[in-house]
Amino acid sequence: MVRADRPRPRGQDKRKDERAAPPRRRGREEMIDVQLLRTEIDAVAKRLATRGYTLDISGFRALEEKRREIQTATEQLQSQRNALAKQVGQAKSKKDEAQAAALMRQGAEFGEKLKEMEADNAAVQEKLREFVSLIPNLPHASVPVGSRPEDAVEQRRWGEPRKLGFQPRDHVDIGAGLGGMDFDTAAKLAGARFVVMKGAVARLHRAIAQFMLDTHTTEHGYTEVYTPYMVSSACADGVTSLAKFKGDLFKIEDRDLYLIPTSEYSVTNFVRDEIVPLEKLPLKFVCHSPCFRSEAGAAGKDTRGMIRNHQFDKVELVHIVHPDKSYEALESLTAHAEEILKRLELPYRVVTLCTGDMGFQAAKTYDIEVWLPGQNAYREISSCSNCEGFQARRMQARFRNEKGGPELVHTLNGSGLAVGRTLIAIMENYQRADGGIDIPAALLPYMGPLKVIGPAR
RNA sequence: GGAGAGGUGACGGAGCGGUUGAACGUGCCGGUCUCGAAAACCGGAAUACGCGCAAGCGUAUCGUGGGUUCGAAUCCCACCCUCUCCGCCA
Repeated sequence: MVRADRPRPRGQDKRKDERAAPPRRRGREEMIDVQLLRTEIDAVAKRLATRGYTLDISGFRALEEKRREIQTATEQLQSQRNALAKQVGQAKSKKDEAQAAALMRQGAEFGEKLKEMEADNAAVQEKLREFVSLIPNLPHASVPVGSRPEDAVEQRRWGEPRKLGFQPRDHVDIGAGLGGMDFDTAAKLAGARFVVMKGAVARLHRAIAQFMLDTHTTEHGYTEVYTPYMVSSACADGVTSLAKFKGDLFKIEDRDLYLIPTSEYSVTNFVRDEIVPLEKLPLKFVCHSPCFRSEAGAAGKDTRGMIRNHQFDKVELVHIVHPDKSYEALESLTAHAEEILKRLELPYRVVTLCTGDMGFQAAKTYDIEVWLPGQNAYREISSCSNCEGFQARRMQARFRNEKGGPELVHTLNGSGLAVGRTLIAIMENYQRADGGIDIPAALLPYMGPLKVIGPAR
């Protein structure tokens, strides 16, 4: 995937050795950068409009003008104060107490006024920061423009839905028949949208995660990581807008902690406030974790079974890469996720999400959809996104570039894959007429003696 | 949970409340020397933001947030984190 216009490295712009090239413009289209808003707000607004976001241009301009005013004035005053304080020091070191006293009296007059201005300044800066932090990422030029999920563009299909020769059941019926999935007990424990798995089904669930981890670590070059299942608000705001999405998260009472809705939240933040040495890139992590989502806006949607639960397991892939390499990385990350489905021999298709359907932080997203006979449809099982420098800017995640200057990394993440949905896909695609399920060949090494999971009697 | 110690730049480690963005060392980059290298010597090098066409100037940053002061890495308060000891516990 080649970018229409490549992002220009930022951060080393003040270097003296910059050739006689025309005055550099800041980073082009890679992220919501205040600089970009200042210099090219109309173009930015236009791009954001394609994803259904209306940028308040005049609001920004007003805020920005106010900021400029207050910041300049404040810094001037600070500068005066500093100069005066320095003079006091000089006078004192010369033992000129009278002079020092006079200067100190002068300085005392700054006190209140400066304090006020600094407060005003902080307030404006915060307002501006908040404004900017609510703006979603700019879509990449290759992303199809559209507003509805159906505007996604199919890239490819793999595999043929197998002919079962009988009316397929969905995973809920199959699971109940096997005595391996128990939604009633789950409801007793925690309410709706949870599951209890038992016996061979629970084992199959575990096997799936193991298989994915093994494949990604030994064949795709990922480092396995285990992380906290809760992160601070700062980390949550690093990967997305916490202000916008906190309703989708479970918060720990009385603590500044949120249950992770995906380990993207914990893993991507490994590099927050870091400057990664160039030679360490790319970083590729794989993390198996539970994911917790409140599904606040999903009332009535996918209520049956474990398609959309408050808690599910996922094997997540995260790349931290050089900006020049992030679109290559997106292809490879997506291919790694696809490889799992191929080995499990589950039919799927890959679509490019349209501008209006992408997540807040994504510049480009491929969804992988697996075939579910019980629903007679392709359903999302993985979502692979390049966030470019968007999260990196929020996290202050940088690397030291070829010129020795710090520059934002690009971050990517994708499910490789959602474990619960993979289980569903296996159950529905490998179901037998007798109500049992065959175990995919790739998983046999993880299932002990089992080759089939048979119906309970 | 109780008692104590501590958080300074890539790292180690100084820092009487006053030209300290921060000594010194290591590492790093450039140079001298060398056939090369090592050693030695000389020099350079933080990050973010603002103003400026630019040269440059300014502001902020010594765990975080407040406070005292003309002036805070240095003093006070709160919080966070790390380490040691004790207790408790999967």
